Amino acid sequence: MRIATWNVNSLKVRLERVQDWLLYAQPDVLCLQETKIADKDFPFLSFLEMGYESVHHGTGRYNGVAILSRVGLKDVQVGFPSHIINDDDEYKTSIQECRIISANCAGIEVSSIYVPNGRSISSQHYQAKLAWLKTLHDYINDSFSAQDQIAICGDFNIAPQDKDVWDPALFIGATHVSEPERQALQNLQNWGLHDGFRKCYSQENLFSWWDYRAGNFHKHHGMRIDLILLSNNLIEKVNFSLIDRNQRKGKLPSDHAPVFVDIQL
DNA sequence: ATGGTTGAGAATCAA
Repeated sequence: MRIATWNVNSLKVRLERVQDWLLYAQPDVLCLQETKIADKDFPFLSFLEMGYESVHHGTGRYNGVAILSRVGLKDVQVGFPSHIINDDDEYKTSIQECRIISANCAGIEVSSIYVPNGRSISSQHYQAKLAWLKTLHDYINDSFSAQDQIAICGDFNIAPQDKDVWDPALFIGATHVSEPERQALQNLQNWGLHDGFRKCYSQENLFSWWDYRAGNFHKHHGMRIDLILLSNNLIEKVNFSLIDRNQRKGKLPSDHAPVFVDIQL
């Protein structure tokens, strides 16, 4: 079972690239983020033609998440369940943005998530990011048990460790590396969800995102913020993982590369 | 140089 995740930064611009990659990488499940299109414009039929069922949660312009699967797709949950969200939550609006969709694919509980960026530590957007991450934890804790097979895939907008950042000194006091964000990730790990990529690699400077600006990709200035978190019963069966950085190259790339894990079921 | 680039969508906003 190959499970992949890719922030495509507009599916309209990236559709042909995504289709090419499906043929090339042959994932069984592909989670997409930042589709930036509305449900009515999502190319369900194009993916179905290629053997992939799909579900999408988006309103256009911002955000937008999807799951594609060629091994089945059922029990779809669009957004967070309403009972997880507090009516008086200060950040309710952010929590209800199109940033999560979940489904059961061949017995695995798959979520495609796009964690808020946070912009800067001093901003309300950062507080909304922390609130969103808390809601994610609540959702997982409420919906799943440690015995379930779970894959939480997506753009976390968090670099788990300093070795996941090209120059940690530059990011002191910045989002993506702050202690509260990393603690939120640690809380998921404590719950029983583990970084699939790190099962296979311990090296530093292996990135999944590079800013479009200043030739950062060519200078190897990136971060690893696209993660696949797996339950214990899946992480022990991981036998391969890869960030396909070739997809950051060439004409019209996303600023993120796809990441996948292979699980020997 | 409060810089650099991309996408959505029509002037900025978000990343």
